[in-house]
Amino acid sequence: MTDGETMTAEAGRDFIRDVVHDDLAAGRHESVVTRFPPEPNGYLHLGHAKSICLNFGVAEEFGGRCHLRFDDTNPTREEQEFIDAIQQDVRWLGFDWGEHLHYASDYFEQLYAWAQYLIRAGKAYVDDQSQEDIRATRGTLTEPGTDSPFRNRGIDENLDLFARMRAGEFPNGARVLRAKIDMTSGNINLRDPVMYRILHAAHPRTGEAWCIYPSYDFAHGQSDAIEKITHSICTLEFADHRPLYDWFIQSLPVPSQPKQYEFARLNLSYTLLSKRVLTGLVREGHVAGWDDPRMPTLAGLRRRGVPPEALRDFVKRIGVAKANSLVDVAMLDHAIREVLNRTAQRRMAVLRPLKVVIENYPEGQTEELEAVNHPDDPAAGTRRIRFGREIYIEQDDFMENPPKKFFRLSPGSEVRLRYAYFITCREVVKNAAGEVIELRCTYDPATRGGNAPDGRKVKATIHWVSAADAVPVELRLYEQLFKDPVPDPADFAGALNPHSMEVLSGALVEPAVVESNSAAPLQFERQGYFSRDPDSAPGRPVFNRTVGLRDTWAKVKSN
RNA sequence: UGGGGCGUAGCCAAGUGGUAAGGCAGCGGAUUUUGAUUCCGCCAUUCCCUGGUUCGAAUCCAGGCGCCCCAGCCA
Repeated sequence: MTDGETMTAEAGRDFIRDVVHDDLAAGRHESVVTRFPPEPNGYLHLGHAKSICLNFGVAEEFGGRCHLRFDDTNPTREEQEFIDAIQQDVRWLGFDWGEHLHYASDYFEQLYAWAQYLIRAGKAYVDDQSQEDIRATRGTLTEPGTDSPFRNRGIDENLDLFARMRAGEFPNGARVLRAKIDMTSGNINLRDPVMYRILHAAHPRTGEAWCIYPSYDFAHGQSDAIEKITHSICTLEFADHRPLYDWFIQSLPVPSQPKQYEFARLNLSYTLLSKRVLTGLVREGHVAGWDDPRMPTLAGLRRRGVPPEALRDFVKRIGVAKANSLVDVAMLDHAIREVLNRTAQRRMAVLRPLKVVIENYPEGQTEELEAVNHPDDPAAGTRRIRFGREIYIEQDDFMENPPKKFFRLSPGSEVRLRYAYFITCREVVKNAAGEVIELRCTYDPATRGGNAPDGRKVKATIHWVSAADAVPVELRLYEQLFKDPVPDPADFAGALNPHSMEVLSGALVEPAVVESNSAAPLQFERQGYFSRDPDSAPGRPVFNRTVGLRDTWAKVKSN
């Protein structure tokens, strides 16, 4: 997006873009610079997708740039695996940070110097109180806090103590560096917030170089300033931190003056987008890993076959605002289905095979029929599929005693086998238990390709697979992980409560057969959109279902 | 009388003094070699409530009500 008109047209889609547009128009910034700042303590999920699309999207639309910055200020929870996975997921989503891959840990030395600057300015002090005492003197939501007895310690003593903290003289928790602001503030973040704490822990990037680490509040805004971020976009719960963010920026000789803006985080029905909970699911083995297809992580969605384009479209659809909201998963499904419907090639598959013998089709004979790969896209080409005397159809496509509106196969009825012939059910074969195990049918040779020369119509077209050529596969129909529309994270305090989850380990439907095991994503007609699971063995392909077709004929069954 | 944020349809969400966009879901109907897709139509006399200002209010003012976030040496 380079010309001003387009830029103006794009602007105004949400309040963040309005702000950026106005700032640029008023000349407050030459260009916009945003950042996506994940802490590498887990995998990215749908909530992050919203933030990524916002930050990178705004930069793209207004001709600016967006940095990827790891907020790695707490070594006790961060891992290299997450740093790698996050980069992979952001790229997969379709965004590029170019040269701007940064880490808050890159700025540790500068942050330390700025902490000393605040001490010299009389705006920070080392507090010897225990964690409990600090909590006790912070006050409550309705009562002011009280000053620490160490609050008015001399500058030299503070400088010395802070240097010794860095030198490793004290154990974890012995002392902290605090900003000297206002213990009576109505905003708890301003009651002398902790700037540095002692943490004798190895950091994935700085190793053992440090044993004191800056808090989020002391690191984030200054990192933004160092990177010349113009618009620091975060979620609503940080709104209370903005006065502190501004306080540091104004109190320090930082190279730029970033501003923070907040938007509401994403909530999705039947889905928990909480890193803490997702981490628990992985750690406690309720799922196979961060990329389990049931996980709302980008890695899980990718493995399920969700195209990144669908996620970007989803984010565009839900908008950006400040009201707490709960987006219906139907919205996500719609976005996915839309892309898949447009792009996925079609193949026929049978989940619960019912054998059909076409009695008047010569034994031993086969023929090839032509099938289109995509009904609306001729460029997708065609393929040859083999037809023979024995085929499989879906068990659900036959009913011995059909209700009123059932159009598919039943005794005496005629249907079209897609791309093949009209067939009529002549006989139902049952086993000793009375279950239908085979259908004897006849076909009309004149209807090759699916059209009757005499113009007679048929009310349904069903799919089928040649028994001789069927490729056995596993079609995994994953259900949603949570059965409650709004799962309560409280159920996951400590140990996870399995009663809040559908304990579906990937319901396997066997023996499923398809006409081909081509690469995914594919739409298996009548069965939904499936994608080839990257983990599946060559001999027995596994397909994960992404989004089901709307089960419209289910109504017929229940009525 | 702690601070901050937010209330527009079942769910998202535009709108910022001129008479309620759009999408999802739902419901009708047409087309259909996927009961899919596609296509057409319907779906807020009213914007949390109550007053006020105004020719005119979802938008401005006053007062209520409701929901969310904050008392980590997490981010």
